Amino acid sequence: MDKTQEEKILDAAYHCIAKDGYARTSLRQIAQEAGVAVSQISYHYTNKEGLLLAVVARAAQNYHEYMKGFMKEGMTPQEKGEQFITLFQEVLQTDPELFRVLYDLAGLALWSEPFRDRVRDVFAGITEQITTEVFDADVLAELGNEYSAKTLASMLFGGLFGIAIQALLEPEDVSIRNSLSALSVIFQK
Amino acid sequence: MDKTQEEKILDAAYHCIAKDGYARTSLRQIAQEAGVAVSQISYHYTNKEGLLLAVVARAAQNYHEYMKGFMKEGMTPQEKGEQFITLFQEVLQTDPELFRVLYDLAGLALWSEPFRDRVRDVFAGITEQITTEVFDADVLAELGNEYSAKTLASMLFGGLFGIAIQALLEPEDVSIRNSLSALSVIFQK
DNA sequence: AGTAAATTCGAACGGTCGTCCGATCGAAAG
DNA sequence: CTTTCGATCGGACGACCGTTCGAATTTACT
Repeated sequence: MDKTQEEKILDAAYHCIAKDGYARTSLRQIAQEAGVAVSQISYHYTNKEGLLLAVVARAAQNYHEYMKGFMKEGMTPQEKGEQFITLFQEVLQTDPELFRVLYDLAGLALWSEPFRDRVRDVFAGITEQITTEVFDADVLAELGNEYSAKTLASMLFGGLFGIAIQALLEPEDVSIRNSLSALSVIFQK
Repeated sequence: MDKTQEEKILDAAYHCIAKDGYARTSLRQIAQEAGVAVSQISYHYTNKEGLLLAVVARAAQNYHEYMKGFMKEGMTPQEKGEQFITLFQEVLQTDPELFRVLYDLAGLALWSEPFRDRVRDVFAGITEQITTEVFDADVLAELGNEYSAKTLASMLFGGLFGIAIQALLEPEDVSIRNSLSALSVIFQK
């Protein structure tokens, strides 16, 4: 337990948001969870917005670490695509908190300018990774060159995202979870 | 202007949420927008939660009226599928507020039990309509009977939903808007 | 050891929130 | 005309919010 207070606060903030959502999380909650005085948050992160922007960065980092562990060298683009879908399935079961935070922050971005930019970056990073690693020239040719790599990447990520929220709302419904696998029809035309 | 106060309050609530999001909308805002005393909200809707549940019903109703106007008699299932995608494109351009409300309420459902049930109903209603009208036996056979109608419906709706949020965050990006059209590959295998 | 800077704390502030309550209004019923 | 009752209002209440500030403590450097 040699975590600095700054880290303890960030961890607590992430955890509280995952549990209750951004709108229902107060600085006092975060401080208590971190075992720290409320004023420490302002000291280290200026204000609530500053802390939450740091949480966005943390969520993005968590996601990218999942990604690193999943994508192996030497996979074909199509295998990477399948793997991408599998990753979402895994995360949805083992760490649904991550997706909740992602959804919550994306929602926040709809209304708040400073968050919009950050969340955009996160989303852009994800789709760009799909664009370059999954939809290379060969795959695009197989699909008839009808759509650009970026378009297909947005479709894949959007599909994953949209199905994931349905799955969170209906955890018992297997046909929704199957939809995730079904998404692979995109590159099996 | 013969609207009853109850209607005025509901209209104002819907409008405020579409503008600022649920979390940033206060009863005083709604009351002012409706030209009504704050206490009237409790009188007609018991409390804030009661009012917001009514807003969910209103949003669902708005959506279904869009739907009624779009789906014509005598369309083939595949045409209905395409039409469904077109509807989302239209709404995203002409009435993005509706989608914002949908996203916001779905997010609320992640954290609040009473909302979860209502939002589930709305989502279930949408996917069920797709299930029965778009993915009939013929279409399923064309696609090789690999997935159930319900699975494919969740995928279509999820794809639309996930792409729509990206489009709202990146209004200038044409490749995202193209992703909506690209979704039709689902039933063009 | 002594001092200056960086941390940490608890208390307080002004503001906003959802809710509640008594008073008033207006129309229908006796 | 009086009574009754639902509708409407403005104000007040307690709780909680994010932020600020001065004092206490710890750390780092000479």
